Amino acid sequence: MNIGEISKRSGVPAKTIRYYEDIGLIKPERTPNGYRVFAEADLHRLSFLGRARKLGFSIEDCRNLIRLYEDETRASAEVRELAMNHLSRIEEKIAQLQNMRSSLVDVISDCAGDHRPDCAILERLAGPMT
Amino acid sequence: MNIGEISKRSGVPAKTIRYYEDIGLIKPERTPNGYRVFAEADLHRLSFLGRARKLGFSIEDCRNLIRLYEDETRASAEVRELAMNHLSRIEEKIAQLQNMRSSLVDVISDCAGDHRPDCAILERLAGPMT
DNA sequence: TGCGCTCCTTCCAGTCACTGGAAGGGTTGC
DNA sequence: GCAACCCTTCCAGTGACTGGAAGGAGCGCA
Repeated sequence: MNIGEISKRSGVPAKTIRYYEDIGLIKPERTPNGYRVFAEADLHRLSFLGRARKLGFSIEDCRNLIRLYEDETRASAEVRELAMNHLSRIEEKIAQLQNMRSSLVDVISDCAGDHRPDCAILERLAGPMT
Repeated sequence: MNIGEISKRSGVPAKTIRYYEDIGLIKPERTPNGYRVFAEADLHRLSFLGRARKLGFSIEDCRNLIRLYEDETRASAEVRELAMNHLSRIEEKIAQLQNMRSSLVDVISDCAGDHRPDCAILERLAGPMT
């Protein structure tokens, strides 16, 4: 199967697949004319990658996840720890964004939002923050 | 005041200030020896930028906010709209992250996390997602 | 006057995970 | 024989910095 087909079947864009080859995440064969040839195992791998990326795992995490997936002697604790670390990073981000959100809501609620130039948002940005 | 001092007083790193000059957000004077010289107005501007960035506004947003701030004839509605757009982008991000979070929590809860190799996390990544 | 210390300058490269586009060659079907 | 579509590589850009190298400027002290 060549790149167009595996892209369709895995849902991973061809550009991204080439990039993944570049950084060593997949290693397709080549035909004599230089086209990449993918096996079923590559499809499986790409789908795995796609799902991990959708869960927000970094490329480095994905590399480790694949390594663990292919290591028959792995301890599930190691996978779990990786996932837990990722989870806490996500929770941190959520908390940051929620802080931003509440400051924003706060600031916006003070602004009339009409044709006049007085604007509490700009004043809050200009002056000291609460 | 030179870059070290304004950096300390505004809380914006010197590197970042140089970058802001590069992209035209501030335009300090220069002494004959090439050192940047900042006025009180620059300090004000940098503090404004720092606060806007802390609220997650993009550089492009910041550019617009400053333009509006300095435009005496602005309508506060325009500022409000900019802020509201930013707010909805943030809320979208929060929602995305919360989706990730719940999928992750879900996946993690199925994994024993012990010395054995069976791992529900890897299985979920390998197989079809729920 | 020389020395060390800190501050300043510019420029280049790297981050992260792609994505867009150009230029060119291969394959397929009519 | 040619159009339509697939594939290739390579380069550049994204956002907002950040790190580091190489070198000049200023200042206090012996």
